[in-house]
Amino acid sequence: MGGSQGVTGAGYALVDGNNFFVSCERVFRPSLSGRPVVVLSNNDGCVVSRSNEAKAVGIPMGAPWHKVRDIVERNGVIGLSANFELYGDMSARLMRVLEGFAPRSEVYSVDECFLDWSSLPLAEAESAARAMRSQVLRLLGLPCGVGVAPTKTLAKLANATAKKHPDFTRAGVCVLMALPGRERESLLRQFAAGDVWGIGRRSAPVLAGHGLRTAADVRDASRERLRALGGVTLVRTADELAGIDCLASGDEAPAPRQSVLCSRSFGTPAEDADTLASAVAGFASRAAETARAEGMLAGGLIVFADTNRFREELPQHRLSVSVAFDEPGDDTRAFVSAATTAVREAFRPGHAYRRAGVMLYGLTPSAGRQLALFGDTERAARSAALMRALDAVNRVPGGPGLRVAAEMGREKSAGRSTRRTPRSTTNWDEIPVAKA
DNA sequence: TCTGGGGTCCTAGGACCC
DNA sequence: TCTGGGGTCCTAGGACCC
Repeated sequence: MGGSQGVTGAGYALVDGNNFFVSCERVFRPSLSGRPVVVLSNNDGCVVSRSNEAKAVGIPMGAPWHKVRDIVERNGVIGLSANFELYGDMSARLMRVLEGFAPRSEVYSVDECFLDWSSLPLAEAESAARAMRSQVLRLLGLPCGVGVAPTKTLAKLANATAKKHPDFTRAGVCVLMALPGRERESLLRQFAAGDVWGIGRRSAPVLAGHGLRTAADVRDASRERLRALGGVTLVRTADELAGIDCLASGDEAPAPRQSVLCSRSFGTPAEDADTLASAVAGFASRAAETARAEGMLAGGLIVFADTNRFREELPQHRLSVSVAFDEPGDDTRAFVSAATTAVREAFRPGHAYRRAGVMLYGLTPSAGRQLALFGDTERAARSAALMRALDAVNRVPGGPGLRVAAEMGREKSAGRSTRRTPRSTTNWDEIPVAKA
């Protein structure tokens, strides 16, 4: 995408949904608007999305729900269990609308998308961004912010400015290069280094210790110094802040993913091998579905399980076993068998496991399937047919859902989700009803 | 009682080789 | 007492992102 000659056009537009999960909830429950609302992670564990009102009463991002009880009660904060099916569907709709505003787009996360505006004249960027923003609001009911700049890192900075800086929040748009030079410089001098995309909470204090406190400080620091402090990544970030496009995606297809991870924490800890194994069977099964849906074979898997590290008085164990397959595959039964066998062997009695997962690695496209020496073609064909049938059954919305037997009993470790809203856009039984 | 889930990339250090 | 040097590959762990 984009090209390094971003100087000719507007560059990149970064569109980002405001308080995305909360905004999705508000689309279907307008009564939530104007009120402090948060969305919780799986298991109703942490705060993962906050309305502006929730931010205003002091609920930190990522805060454990049980630790903000008093703020919640004092301010009537509404906590909702995550409804990822709804957010995923709204995200897909959002991306479809945004695609119409650029020759190329790159979905960066569930609520973010980079648009290639390198051929859009800078003078037209502001009005284009405003038009796009109101279109999204009109079609989907989702508010978003738009940052436009010559590099992705600067577009992120512009986007943050559009959302937070009082001069920009009304429009929700910030076109960095359309600002007078002095104003732009002042923005970069006010922008905390730790808020720059790519500079995290670990590095920010280190940089501050060396006098690098703002985006402008990092941009102007000597590259040798930055290299020593934060490696090539930090040098790249500084170059990006200076307007050098180092993160262009190019025209090639996006890199294929390298791993598939499926993990959860449990509502009730698993204290016996059977419970843990049935949960792990479920994760292996989900991971296999994802791999097949993307046409990938896995070369191996890692199964892991952890005790609750916050309970220091309890015995701790971080279980992790890697299993390499004889040949790359995508058969649910093979994954489940490998994962459950491994976890049973590594399980330590007397430990309460609170979270577990399965990660597939060594992914290769199934189109280039290679059988191991002495591989059994007939068996492979039967496996493929069975998996196709399994996926077909499980694709039926509201269908029975076909599971391998090893998953039996996994409800025992299911997470809590007591505040979930209806899956309004993806489930016939939960579709909103309008009354006239 | 109660602390998310799913990814990527980089680096340092060890193993191994000549 | 002395105990190469340079290259590659792999892995674990850290840092970052949303």
